[in-house]
Amino acid sequence: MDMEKVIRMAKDRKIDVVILGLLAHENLTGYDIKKQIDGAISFFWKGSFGSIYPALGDMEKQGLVKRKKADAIGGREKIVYQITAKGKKTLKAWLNDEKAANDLKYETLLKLYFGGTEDRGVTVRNIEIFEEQVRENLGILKLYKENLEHVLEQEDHIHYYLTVTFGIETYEAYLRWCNKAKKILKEN
Amino acid sequence: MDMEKVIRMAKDRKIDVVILGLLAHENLTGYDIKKQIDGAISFFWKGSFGSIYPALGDMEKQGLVKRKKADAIGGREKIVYQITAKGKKTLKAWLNDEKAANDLKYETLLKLYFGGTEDRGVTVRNIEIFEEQVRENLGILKLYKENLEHVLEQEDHIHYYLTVTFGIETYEAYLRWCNKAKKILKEN
DNA sequence: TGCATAATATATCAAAATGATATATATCAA
DNA sequence: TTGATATATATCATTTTGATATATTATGCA
Repeated sequence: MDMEKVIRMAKDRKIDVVILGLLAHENLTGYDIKKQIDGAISFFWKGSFGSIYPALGDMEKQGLVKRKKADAIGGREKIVYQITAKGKKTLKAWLNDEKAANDLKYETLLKLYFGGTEDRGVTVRNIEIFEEQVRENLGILKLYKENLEHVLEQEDHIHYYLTVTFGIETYEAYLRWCNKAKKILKEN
Repeated sequence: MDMEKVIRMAKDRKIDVVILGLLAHENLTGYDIKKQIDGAISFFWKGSFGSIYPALGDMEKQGLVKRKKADAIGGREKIVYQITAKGKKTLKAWLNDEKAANDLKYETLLKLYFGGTEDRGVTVRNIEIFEEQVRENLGILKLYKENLEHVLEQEDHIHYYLTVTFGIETYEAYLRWCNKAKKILKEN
């Protein structure tokens, strides 16, 4: 025990599985990965360049991803990554692991909870701001849903479709609550 | 510009306002603050000792909080913090700031989105695990709501009550989605 | 009465994530 | 041709997490 090097535990870095999940579908650069995260995924996950690039470097060393040969002729640097067999195994293990952390941080609710010291109008305003954000996002999700319903017969799209309906269902619940909350605050 | 020291910008540390919000109501130790965060607040915010204690130290230096004189006779160390006038001003400024970041990270949805490579049963199982968590939390929130309805006439409780109804509304939406999603996955 | 276990209480650390910034090239419209 | 925007990688300070260390006090139970 004392003379042996301690085997490094598997990182509990969530960005790794996000990257692996995306690369399982197609080869991507770090920049592409960021764009994907900021797209359809952004409704239930976030990720920044500051986590993506270091993760790609580490994962390459660990053999979870590898660089595709650059096919740009003399052009500027552009590193396209590809998932390896080991990477696929890691992704599979995560999907089959029953642990799943759903971490929700609603600054809006924090302001509501602590809003007792302020004027009632401040609280109502904060709810209205939230309502605007939700309405905007709901519109986008409904467009996604419409487009998806045309291609739903094709196997792969169901998983994407279900994350969209999750968003719609919860955002509509938010809006119902906003109305009730505003009413209670104004009446009381 | 070049000879002047740049004034340090206000920290964008969210734990600060959580602490101030709690201290605005009563004096607390770092440990008390953690207990409060793990209670009613836990449905929409998280916070660990590793952020609370350093924040309390910094905030004391900034004059946002101060130590109450220890009233324990010779006993063990126990630092009770109290909000200052400057702290109240900072809290007020935050409550009146329209910016509010609602950062949601659903690992469950991530697994759903990337679950296309796995067996359909794995995806259904992941939804069922989520469902169990939601059902449990919903039970707690409904108890909170019941208790609150008896004391709602008193001014202060409305803000707390509204965060509870927010939780109930969204958790019920989650459960409705779970049923739909499982149905679609089994039919298809 | 003694003893183990749980709760109280503060503090620190490595690892992870954020948000900003730096650097550089490529594209495109006015 | 020039200014703005998009593509692309990389790094940094700050914040947060989750774990661990260290003590003391309270409680159950045998």
